[in-house]
Amino acid sequence: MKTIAIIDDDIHIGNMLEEVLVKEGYGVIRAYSGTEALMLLSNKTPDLVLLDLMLPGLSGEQILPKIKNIPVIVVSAKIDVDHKVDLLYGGAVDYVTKPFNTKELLARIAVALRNTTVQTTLLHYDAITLNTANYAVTVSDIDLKLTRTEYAILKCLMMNSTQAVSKSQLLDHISLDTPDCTENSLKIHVSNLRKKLRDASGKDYIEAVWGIGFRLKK
Amino acid sequence: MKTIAIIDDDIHIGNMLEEVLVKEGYGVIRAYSGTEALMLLSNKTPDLVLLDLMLPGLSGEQILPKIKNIPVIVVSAKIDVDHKVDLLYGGAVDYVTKPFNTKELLARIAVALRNTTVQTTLLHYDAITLNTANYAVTVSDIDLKLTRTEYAILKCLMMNSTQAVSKSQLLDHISLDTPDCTENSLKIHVSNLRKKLRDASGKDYIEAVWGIGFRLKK
DNA sequence: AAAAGCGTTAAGAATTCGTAAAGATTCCTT
DNA sequence: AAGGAATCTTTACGAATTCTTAACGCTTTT
Repeated sequence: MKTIAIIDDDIHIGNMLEEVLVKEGYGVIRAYSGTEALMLLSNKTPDLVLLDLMLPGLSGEQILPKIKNIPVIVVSAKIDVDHKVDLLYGGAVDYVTKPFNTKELLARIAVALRNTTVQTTLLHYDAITLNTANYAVTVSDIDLKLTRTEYAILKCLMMNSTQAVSKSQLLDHISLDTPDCTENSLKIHVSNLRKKLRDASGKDYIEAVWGIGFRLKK
Repeated sequence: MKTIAIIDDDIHIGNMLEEVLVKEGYGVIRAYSGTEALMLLSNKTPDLVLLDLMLPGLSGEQILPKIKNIPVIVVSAKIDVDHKVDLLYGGAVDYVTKPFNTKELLARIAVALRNTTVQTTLLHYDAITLNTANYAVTVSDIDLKLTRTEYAILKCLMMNSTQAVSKSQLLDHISLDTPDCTENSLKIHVSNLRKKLRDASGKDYIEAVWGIGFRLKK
């Protein structure tokens, strides 16, 4: 069963949302302030977050960048387009303005969840295993301790297995975590990742494709 | 570079969209009717489709289920919620109503493209195979190690197979990688590429067209 | 025959890559 | 609020690869 987090200080809207979602078959967890939301998300990992913007404590805008790897639909009364655009570029997958149509919100939730279920939870390449559910990476049964960025790079490479991944593609893919990452710092991350893989397996898994980017090699 | 297909019979909106998208750095391909759209998508595989609903020939609703593995954003003047919901459940990734705000549409396009991976496209010519996702080239099942520029030249020739490609065309095509490339250095790249192809296959694949440029030959 | 275009070789110039180390930033704990 | 740890970015430099320039012989056109 999919679980959805409702982060909204308005009790009435929250109750109404919960009722609708439960009726639709979702599990629901709730938070009523920004700080409570962060606390909730540090304990639970729902499949999707419905985020109101005007919250006591931390605002929705402040919370959004802290939510990693969970799709966030912003549900707000603010209709300013520039603001909306900022949030979409800032990581939100959708933006629904209040008052919203319930059917449409359900449809947009279904779309957002559709994209997550397509992603496989376990990726394999040679002796490398990457678990997207818990960020765990093992090489030859040895646990690897990777940073966020290294994890994102490896995941992107593994999703494209033997295909070359261009540097700009990699930068796009990890840009949510490290917005200032340049081609220059990318190669350092690759270098560090390479070293960790090599220390654990004895093999050099990452190959440079000159002028293009990187690729996993056998 | 990401390519976006605009499927809309309204010339003005289409032109406006194309201008905006090109300015944003996207490639654009277009179709003006439902039947034309299917034809276009059978040849080309863009990274995203902007789909209008009221089209001559096949309607957008009829086309949507035929589009596989490409995210579709419906752009329509229809504001009926039930209709919108149907399309979202029917595979659309988003639904934007006309008249739309350009910035918001661009943001929603960016969101839809955020999760896409590279798609493989294979070009064939005689015994040569070029994988555009991989940057890998094989001749008679022998892997070729090409430089960026050589790859770009071969790709340009293979995309135009039997046609002659002018030198200026080639220079334009590879100018992103090597901005200083002149006709003089182009012929060295062609020479090197020719040699690599010949060493692997025993055949000379590239033919000069006097005063014009180059062409693949059987 | 002269002029212009093509093909190849070789060498110096310019990029790109890999890594180390230091500075900057963020995150977490106290 | 302060300090420390982890992470990310910048800077730097040697090594590897690729690109451009220059030169010369050959081929085609005029």
